[in-house]
Amino acid sequence: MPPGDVAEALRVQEELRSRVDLVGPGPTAPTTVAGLDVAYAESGDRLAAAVTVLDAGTLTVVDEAVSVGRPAFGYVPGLFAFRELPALLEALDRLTVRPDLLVCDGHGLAHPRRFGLACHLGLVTGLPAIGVGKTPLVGEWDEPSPERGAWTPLRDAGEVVGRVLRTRDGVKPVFVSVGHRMSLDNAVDRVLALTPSYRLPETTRTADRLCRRALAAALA
DNA sequence: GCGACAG
DNA sequence: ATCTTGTCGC
Repeated sequence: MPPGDVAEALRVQEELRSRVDLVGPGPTAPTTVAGLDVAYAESGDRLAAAVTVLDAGTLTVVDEAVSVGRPAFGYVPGLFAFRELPALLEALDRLTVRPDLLVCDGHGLAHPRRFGLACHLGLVTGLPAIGVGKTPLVGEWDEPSPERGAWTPLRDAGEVVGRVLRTRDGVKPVFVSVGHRMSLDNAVDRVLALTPSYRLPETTRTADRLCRRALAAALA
């Protein structure tokens, strides 16, 4: 059951944050990696969540699932997870394959209270998880060198909460942070392995296409 | 008080 | 997130 208001949501984050595993190095050679994303109807009252599971070696889709529903919470930066979590969890439940790693569209530790969507999703499922954001939520950083693989630390309130990583030469970097049971070094390695051709991980791209398709089909 | 603010 | 035209480049 989603929080009824902001105060309750904050209490839930405060309660769960301590249970996140920030030690586990996570799988160095995962067999399968899942991508999660959500698409919204322009009216804003309907959404479609999708999960795609890719073979980590070939980056081809081996399983996928969707869930159409309503946002479970208003859009409040920092409480974003409560909005998409129910639909994402339902889609995850519908998978046939249990992925070795979750790649979330949003942040993990790079969050005001160190408990972004990737942490929440990882904790609830018990799976290793990382967050890959397209834009920052918190922190300061220096611009990484223009070549793929270059990165700089993302710092907030005196601590390193993630990395600003260049996944393609000369293209805007992404924000990588740990979600659950993953080290930052491994998270960056996994993201680079998932970005042989584009700025965003293949997992995110396939999930993005799937949730858009599912939403269009649901609205038709 | 003011500006910023994942998707 | 979503709404949007053209444009530059491979």
